[in-house]
Amino acid sequence: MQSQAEDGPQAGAMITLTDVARAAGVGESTASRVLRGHGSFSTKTRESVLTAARSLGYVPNRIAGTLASMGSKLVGVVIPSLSNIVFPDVLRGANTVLVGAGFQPVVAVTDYDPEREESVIESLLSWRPAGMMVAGLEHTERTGAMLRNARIRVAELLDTDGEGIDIVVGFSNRKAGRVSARHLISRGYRCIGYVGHDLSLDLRAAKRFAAFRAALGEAGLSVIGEEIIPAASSIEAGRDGLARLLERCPDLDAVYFSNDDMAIGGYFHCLAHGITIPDRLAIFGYNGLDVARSAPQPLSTILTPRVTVGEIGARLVCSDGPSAVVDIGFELIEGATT
Amino acid sequence: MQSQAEDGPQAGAMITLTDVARAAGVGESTASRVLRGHGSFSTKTRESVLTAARSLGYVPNRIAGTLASMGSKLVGVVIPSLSNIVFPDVLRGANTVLVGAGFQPVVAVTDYDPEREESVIESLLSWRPAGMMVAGLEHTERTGAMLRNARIRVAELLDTDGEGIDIVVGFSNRKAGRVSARHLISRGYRCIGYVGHDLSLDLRAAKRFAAFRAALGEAGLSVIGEEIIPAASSIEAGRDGLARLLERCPDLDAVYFSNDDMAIGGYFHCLAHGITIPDRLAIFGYNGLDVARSAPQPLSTILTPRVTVGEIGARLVCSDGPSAVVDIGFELIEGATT
DNA sequence: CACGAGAATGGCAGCGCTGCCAAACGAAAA
DNA sequence: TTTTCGTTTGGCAGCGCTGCCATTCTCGTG
Repeated sequence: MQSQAEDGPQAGAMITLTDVARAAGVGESTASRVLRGHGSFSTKTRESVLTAARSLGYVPNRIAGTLASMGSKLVGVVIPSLSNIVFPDVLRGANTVLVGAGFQPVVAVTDYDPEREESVIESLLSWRPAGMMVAGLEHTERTGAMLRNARIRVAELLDTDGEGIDIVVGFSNRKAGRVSARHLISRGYRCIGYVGHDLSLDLRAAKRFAAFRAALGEAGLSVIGEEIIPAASSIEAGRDGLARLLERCPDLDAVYFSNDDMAIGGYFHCLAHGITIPDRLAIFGYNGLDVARSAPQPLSTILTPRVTVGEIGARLVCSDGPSAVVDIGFELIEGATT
Repeated sequence: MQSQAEDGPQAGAMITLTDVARAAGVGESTASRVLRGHGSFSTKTRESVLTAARSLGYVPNRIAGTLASMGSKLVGVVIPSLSNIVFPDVLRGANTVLVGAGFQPVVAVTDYDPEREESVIESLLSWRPAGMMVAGLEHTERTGAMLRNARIRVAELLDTDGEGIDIVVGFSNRKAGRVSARHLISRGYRCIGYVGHDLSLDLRAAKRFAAFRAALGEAGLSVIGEEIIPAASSIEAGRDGLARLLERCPDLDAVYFSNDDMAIGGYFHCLAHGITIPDRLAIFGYNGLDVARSAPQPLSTILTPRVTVGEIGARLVCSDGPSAVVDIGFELIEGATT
């Protein structure tokens, strides 16, 4: 059709807007308007630009576009880990909303390390994102300063126990710990233990445990034995942890786990060793993972609305409303293990 | 210290390289060189630039940098889903290597939809990434064309059964299916069933099942019953699927599942209904998830090196070597369920 | 048929940074 | 002291696109 003096598709340098405009016989700004559906142009112009773009295999350069318009469509998403399904869940919720609003998530992983979070956020910020979503409220001083000075929307997720920068979406981990303790108490358990993973890094798990312990205290009880695995949470860690704890404290009648991965590990230990649940031992977790809900005996746990947190966080990051704290709560699931 | 006529940190417009250069009393190119550690400059210059940058709270603008240098440090990562831990695992491997090499992953999710993959890749390409990592070898024609014409490294992951564009890193799903079948046969099972999820979208699972079936055929056997859940794989789906299949085919002595999620569901069904494993029924999965390995009876399954696939894929995408197909194989795990 | 309002369009100056090149600077060699 | 050569440095032209503004084109109106 258009026999321009092109040297074939995909030869030479990358096709630019200028190429498309020339091929369509219009100015660049016109081509730009058509391609973005912005401003006004005639149907005829529209067709010729679109045709030219298609036949040249034009791929717009958003780097240039972003620089020129001074507003990127990127949103940074900072999560501690990809190993625990919890964070991909949040990411999934965020992704759905962000993509729907024309944004592109850029993820970064901190491995639960505040220093790493700092450097990762610094590097993300250099892409001049339109917004930033971060897990948790605790950051280094410099991270907080960078986030505050970036003049973009910042959403902090999964925790409401503390001061936020702009938008906070989540639930109270302290309340979760307290509710868990009260549940065990109300079920009549008195010899309660704890199996957890490395809490120095997972601050939210630490908050839960602290509140759990406090709530036991209010009832005149205490954690009679605890086993902390100095590593990330995992099913295996939960299994080993419970095994070790039971050796030390054979009288336990209930165990609170730092999360469902750990709890499922504990559950597996019991299955493997013929420990009757919940009669001989009760198990309580946190997160409400699929595996916990589908187990032969559904795990008693706290269901955290992770996907929703991602969704709401993303929605607010894309909005231009005022700063806000959104506590969307959690749900206690009375399974068959307590 | 430097009492420039700045109007305070973070006032007015964003701090640019020009601001830093002026504050440090050097030219922009010098400031640029110092900040990137590129080229040569005196120690004295270095100090003053760094000090100025720090005290002004300068955040480099990579958008501009990328445009100017015509080479981005972004790598697109396209995965079908975030719900199945398999893909976050791949992403994790890729992330580690990419970040280590100074790249920033930009993830996009296709929901197993080729059309969506096409649009998602188109949009990713407009960020002019340095490379692209995609799950699977099957794409729409246009997707293939875009990828081929982008003149960037492209890695296709998790499958080696087919033609790749540039770099292919994974293992043979067909071989996995075949090996699984032979394993069951060698263990003496003869009444073999299948429980799977929606295969029209998950092409790799479809390849495994096809090969599995073919291998049974070579041994004069066949799948005597199959149950396909018209949805994504999940523990619950596996549970329900096995329940339904056993109702229809009570004589089954072994079941091949489309993956470990499904298989764990099946395992839970057996536990809940007192079906003895593996005597009454054998179970075989695919992936080698943590939950499968830590179960009271470790699941017999195929361990896929997902993290490694991400790592090697990322390494090759960052390299400038020739196109290559890297089959890193898989491992058959003889668990306690066969 | 002329006139004005609005639609359609093109030109061009940046966005903030990097890469290239020439200039300035030193220190060592002659 | 002068010449030479490597080290530092600054100037400036873009990268590809968008936003602004001036211009041209179209009609409906008087």
